[in-house]
Formats: sequence, structure tokens, C-alpha cells
Amino acid sequence: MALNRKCIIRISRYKNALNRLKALGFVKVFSGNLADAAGVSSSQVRKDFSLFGITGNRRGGYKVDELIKRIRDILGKNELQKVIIVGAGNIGKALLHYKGFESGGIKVMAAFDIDPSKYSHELEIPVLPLEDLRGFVQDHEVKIGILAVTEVAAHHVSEIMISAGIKGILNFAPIQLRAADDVVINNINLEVELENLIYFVNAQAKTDGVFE
Amino acid sequence: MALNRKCIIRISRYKNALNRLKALGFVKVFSGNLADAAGVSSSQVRKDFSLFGITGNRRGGYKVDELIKRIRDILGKNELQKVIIVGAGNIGKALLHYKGFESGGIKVMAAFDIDPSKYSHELEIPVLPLEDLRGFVQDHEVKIGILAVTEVAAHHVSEIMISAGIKGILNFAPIQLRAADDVVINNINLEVELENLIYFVNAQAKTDGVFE
DNA sequence: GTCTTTTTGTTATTTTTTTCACAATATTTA
DNA sequence: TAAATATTGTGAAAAAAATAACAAAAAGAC
Ligand SMILES: NC(=O)c1ccc[n+]([C@@H]2O[C@H](COP(=O)([O-])OP(=O)(O)OC[C@H]3O[C@@H](n4cnc5c(N)ncnc54)[C@H](O)[C@@H]3O)[C@@H](O)[C@H]2O)c1
Ligand SMILES: NC(=O)c1ccc[n+]([C@@H]2O[C@H](COP(=O)([O-])OP(=O)(O)OC[C@H]3O[C@@H](n4cnc5c(N)ncnc54)[C@H](O)[C@@H]3O)[C@@H](O)[C@H]2O)c1
Repeated sequence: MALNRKCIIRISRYKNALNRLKALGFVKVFSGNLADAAGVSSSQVRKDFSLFGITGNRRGGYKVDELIKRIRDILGKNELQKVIIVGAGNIGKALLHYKGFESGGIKVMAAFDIDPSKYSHELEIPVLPLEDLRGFVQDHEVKIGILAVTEVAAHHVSEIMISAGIKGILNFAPIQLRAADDVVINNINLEVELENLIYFVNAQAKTDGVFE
Repeated sequence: MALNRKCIIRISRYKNALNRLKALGFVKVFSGNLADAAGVSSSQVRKDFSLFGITGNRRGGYKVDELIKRIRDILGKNELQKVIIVGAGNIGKALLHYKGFESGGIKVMAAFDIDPSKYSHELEIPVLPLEDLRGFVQDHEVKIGILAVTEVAAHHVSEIMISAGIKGILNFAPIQLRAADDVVINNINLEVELENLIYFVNAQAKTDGVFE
């Protein structure tokens, strides 16, 4: 199996599960514990680990602290990850005010907008004019950007971000952004997610069947 | 191939792509056009369609209007889909103020919270006390809920929602919610999504390779 | 110190998903 | 009207992913 998106998402989930298990007092875990906590199979856990060369002890399982350290390292959680937000509207502001990223080693450096009424230096995280984006990204060597502008502006703004040096975009606009091979794009389409939910709820209401 | 989550997500994307193509003046499309617009292969498009018994004309492709109608029907877009939001904080409010759902046939009926300072009848969409949730869900026969409360409250609140009759939950809290077979849960973990992006950007910086 | 038990790490198997390939058949051309 | 051509619809093949199986090794029992 390759080292694909799904696999890394599971690795993130293992990290979260491990933190919970650690809080419960676990010092070592077996692949089965972790599998239960993360909602996958134990062989999936071992398979994923073997892909990253993560090893435990036969019969002894894995030491929680070492495992967390190893996974944090894989996910880049040991360095501060700098992020910018573009578009300080509903979603942009929600992310801007969220306190949870910082504790996970993700630092929102600034937000950018074209609407002057959104600009602010009072906030802990400043909202700056879009024109300042290029300089800011280059000065601070930011590689990751969250795109939360209106649908019509999204494609254009993504090009500005990429030309400034952004290499990864988390896109909330309801268009399927695509870009050159050296830029990673993760599209989050909340309406599609809701449609999905609605489909399966309605289908279940009809058939009482179980899906996926 | 079964009719799984990924397949329905593609169906949603086809719908969005078709709307764009229609706006560009397309009256009929071939599987290849749609594939390009949605970023998949043409045989994938035809396979998905065959799963739903969607047929076109050999050599003639698919009529855009008919196709949109058929897909809207599959996704329940021809009836109004009622949704509630639980948790009127950062994310909850962002969703509450979003105008885009309505045009997609998704009607946010109300939001619920435990913090009285969040209550409001002034807004187009009211924010009500959590105690009112059960009655509201039952009166309005709401089946879909968006969960946007704090992490610690999420599991408990999900149980309240399910016991009130909610059958599908879009969960933003960073825990992997699970529930009985007759409830569909879609977990959106933005930190995990960012971690994923960060991983592939960092990996690419190291190897200059291309991923998935 | 040997035996038993448990759990990893990895290879084999199965299942799922995607792509390929092509007969069937509309549409267009002549 | 017949021939040429393009595109669907689907079964077969390939690829990818998940699960199962089990030998090897570590921990504990006695
Ligand atoms: N809010 C939601 O719940 C929600 C749900 C689903 C999808 N979305 C999508 O997320 C995106 C943001 O949604 P929102 O509700 O926050 O929208 P919004 O209109 O509240 O905010 C958009 C922000 O982008 C800014 N902007 C517009 N053009 C810009 C440009 N060229 N450069 C920089 N900034 C620019 C605007 O000034 C505004 O502040 C939209 O594409 C929307 O479709 C939002
Ligand atoms: N805001 C973000 O950008 C962001 C990003 C990633 C994840 N999340 C997750 O999304 C969820 C919401 O985040 P947020 O930033 O909107 O948080 P928030 O603290 O702004 O809002 C949470 C809301 O839930 C309400 N609440 C708490 N307990 C409740 C209960 N038992 N019943 C009903 N309401 C209750 C609170 O009163 C508050 O209004 C959290 O779980 C958070 O971890 C948010």
C-alpha cells in the first residue's frame, strides 16, 4: 500500500487517540487498543506503522510516549507550523478566533482580505490588506494557507497565494481547486458533505439498510 | 462496486460541474467533458451513472438539464432539506450566517446553545436554548444536525440530538463520533485536514515528489 | 531455564475500487 | 439508404486497500 492521504489521516487519528489513552494513564498500548480507540482494525494500525518504520516490541506493544513523539515528528508537530488565512468573512473569522490550533502547534500568523472594513491590528492575529500577502508570506516563509474567500474570487486568489510561495491550500470555497504538482490542495466543501449526509439518511429511511 | 460515500461525493461534484457547464451554455455533455470538469476519469463517470441507472445516448452523450434533474433527485435536492445547528460559537455562527445553503435547498431552521448570551430571535434564524431542541426537532421533523459545540460537550450533545430524532450529524468537534447503525455521522476535523496538508507540503519540500 | 502465552511485523489473501476494452448503437455524412 | 464514426454501458482486468494469517520474538509462569 502506498503512503496516501487516507493513511496520513489515520496517522493523525492515532495521535489523537494516543493523547486520549495517555490521559487515561496508559503507558504502553497494543495495536488492538489503538485500533479500538481510533476506529480501525489492529492490522491496519500495524500496517500503517510498518510503512513508517514504527516498531514496537513483540508481546510488549508500543510505549505511548515514544509513539506520540514519533507520530508528532512524522506530522511535523515538533516545529511550529505557520499558516495564513485569506478571506476574513464568516469562515475566516471563525478560524481566526479558534484557540485550538495553537495547542496543536499550528500558528495562524495573519489573515488577509480586500474589504478595508475587515482590516484590524487590534486582534491577536492581524487582518491585513491582500496586497500585503506576498511580502508577508515571503518574510515569514509561510507555506500553508487557508482559503476562505467568496466562490468567484477563489480561483484568482489561489493563484496569488501560490505565486507568493504558498505550497498547500485548505480551500473552503465550493470549487474544486486544482494546481501544479508542487502545490497540495485540500478542498473542503461543506455543502457536499451535507448532501452526502442527507443522501445516506434518506436512503436509510427508505431501506433501513446499513451503509459503508 | 458498491454505492459508497466516495461515490455519492462524486455525484455531488458532477452536479456542481454540470451547473457550471450549463452556465457556459452546454446543452449536452459527454462523459469526458464531465470527467474533466469534475476531475475524474470518464469511465468513472459512466460507472457511477450506471450504478444509479442513469443513461444517456450512445454517441449523443447526456442532456445537461435531464442529468441535473436526475442527480438533484438522487441527492434529495428537489425537496427542502431541514437542518439544525447545535452550538452557536465561532463555527456555528459562521454556518448560521452563510447564505449559500439556502440556494442549494438546504434550510437551516434554528440553532441551539446552552449559553443564554447566544440566544436570539432577532436573527433570520433563531438561536434557542438546548432544552428546546427535542421539541423543535420533533415538531419540524428535522433529521439532519450540525454539531459545533466544544470538544468536551460533543459526545453528550450528540446523544441528545440522536434521542430527539436526528439521524445524520455533521460533526465539527475534534472527536471521532460513532453511533448506532441507523445514524449517519460525518466527522470533519479541520486540524487533521491541516495536518494532512502540512505533511504533504513538508514531504514534497524534501523529495520534490508527487503525491496521490 | 524451559515452556507457555501474547503480540508484533510481514507476507498472503480477500475485498474494494478504478481503469480498460469493446460490443452495441446513436448520429452524422455522403 | 448505407457507411463511417463517436460514445455509451458493462463485463473483464488491473490496481489499490484492507484484512487475515502466521512465524518470530518477547514477557511471564513455573
Ligand atoms: N460560511 C459558511 O458556513 C460556508 C459554508 C460552506 C461554504 N462556504 C464557502 O467558504 C467561503 C467563505 O464563506 P464565508 O461565509 O466566510 O463568506 P463571506 O462572504 O462571509 O467572506 C468572504 C470574505 O472574502 C473576502 N474576499 C472577497 N474577495 C476577496 C479577494 N479577492 N481577496 C481577498 N479577500 C476577498 C470578503 O471581503 C469577505 O471578507 C465561500 O467561498 C463560501 O462559499 C462557507
Ligand atoms: N472555530 C474553528 O475554527 C474550529 C476549528 C477546528 C475545530 N473546531 C471545533 O468545532 C467546535 C466548535 O468550535 P468553536 O470555535 O465554534 O467553539 P466555541 O467555543 O466558539 O463555540 C462552542 C459553542 O458551543 C456551546 N456549547 C457548549 N456546550 C454546549 C452544550 N452542552 N450544548 C449546547 N451548546 C453548547 C457554547 O456555548 C458555544 O457557543 C469545537 O469542538 C472545536 O474544537 C472549531
